[in-house]
Amino acid sequence: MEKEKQNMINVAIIEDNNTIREGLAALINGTTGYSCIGSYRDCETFLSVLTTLKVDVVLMDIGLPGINGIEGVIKAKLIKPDINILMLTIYEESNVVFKALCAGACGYLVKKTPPSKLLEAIKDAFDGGSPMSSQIARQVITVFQQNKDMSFNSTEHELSVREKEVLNLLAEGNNYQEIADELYISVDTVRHHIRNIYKKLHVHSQSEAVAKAIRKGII
Amino acid sequence: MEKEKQNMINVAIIEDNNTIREGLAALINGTTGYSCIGSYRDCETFLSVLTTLKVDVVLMDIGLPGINGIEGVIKAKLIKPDINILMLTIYEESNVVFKALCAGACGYLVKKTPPSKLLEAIKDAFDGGSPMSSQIARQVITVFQQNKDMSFNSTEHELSVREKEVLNLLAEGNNYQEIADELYISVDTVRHHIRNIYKKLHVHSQSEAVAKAIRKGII
DNA sequence: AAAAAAACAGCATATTCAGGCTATTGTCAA
DNA sequence: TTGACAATAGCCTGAATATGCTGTTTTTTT
Repeated sequence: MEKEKQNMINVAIIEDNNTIREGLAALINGTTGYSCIGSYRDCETFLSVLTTLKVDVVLMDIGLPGINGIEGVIKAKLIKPDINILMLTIYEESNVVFKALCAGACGYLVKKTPPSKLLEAIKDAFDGGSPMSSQIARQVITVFQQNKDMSFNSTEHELSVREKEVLNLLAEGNNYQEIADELYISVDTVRHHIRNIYKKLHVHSQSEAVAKAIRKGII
Repeated sequence: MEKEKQNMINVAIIEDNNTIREGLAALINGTTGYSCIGSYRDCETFLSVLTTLKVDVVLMDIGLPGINGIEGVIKAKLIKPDINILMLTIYEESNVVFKALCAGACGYLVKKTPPSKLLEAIKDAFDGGSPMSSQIARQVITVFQQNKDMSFNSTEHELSVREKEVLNLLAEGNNYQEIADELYISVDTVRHHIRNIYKKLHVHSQSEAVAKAIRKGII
């Protein structure tokens, strides 16, 4: 373990296999511009020191004893929401990939990734990228394509801030009166906003409005 | 233009700039294992011959005269749904990226991509991958993370087929009577299903039910 | 300073909904 | 063959919604 350094990418490793962990640490410390400031054999230890850790990128194994990698991501994100975590695994199993990405991981690497690519991926993550193999990217894209229904083709994202607030409260199950109370406005104003939402989205009921808004990513 | 070849990746190019188009064609034809079987300066020409084209991967410029690249993807996908299309652009503009991916493109490259990476990306696409820079991947992942709300964690997909039908019709803006007519059942039965949906999803309004169902991926 | 857009407010009314209760089929597993 | 469950159907009532119209105040843009 070393102190964090300026002008370097500070990396932490969580990996239970000693050989792999030490190999990664050696690779990172042996490369100019990279510094391994911590390596842990389980999530518990890592999470307990995370608050005081000045880390840029975390390499996290998925198959860990105790708290597994995916739970680890969730907990780490709660402590430091902007942390960049790259998942390390042996297999590119789609279900696990999605879980990890939904949990908040920013990238996904297989362990057989060659050292040069690994270092590149760490830098990518540090620079705000999401390094992953194109195979994994395709899986993500596929789900992506299925989920969004032409969101970006529609030119009508033009709900005002207030209208979105109203729509969100509606989607949460509030009625007009409850929305009015929440926003400190009258029921009639809520009615007014909903009328405008209907016009803009070309719908005629709450359900249709909520469905369209969610599918378009408006709320 | 050449004939399609066995044991080769057959590539088509749609790009209006002569220099770039010819450069790409030369690169592809000059590389073992790759063959450029068509290059077009606009989508119209490409689309008119697509049915008879034996093509593995298409490189499509986004900024084209006439039918632009994104519309081109949509039309091409209608003709050949399984076609692999890589978008080519100058800038990684997030809005355009999403439009292209939603339209059905499988990858996204910037024009300044070095030849070796470009050839690698074509092979990736051919092998079922989605080549893209890690910067673009991050943008996709971000939307992905925002959209799914723990879809993969929820175990409660327990709506019956009929209930899902009702919920879908609700999300499309139908009222009880219209749903009844659509499903050839009485309004009271629709009411009954909706009651059960509310119970199962722990909600108390159409909007809340629709919102929850969509976010959980039930409908 | 004038025009445009967004947010606010009100009222009236026909339609629709939520949730209370009951009851008949058909199917599948215990 | 009893029990559990899904799907069907019915009725009632107070509450909520959709949509028609007319306004004012604030903020932003021109």
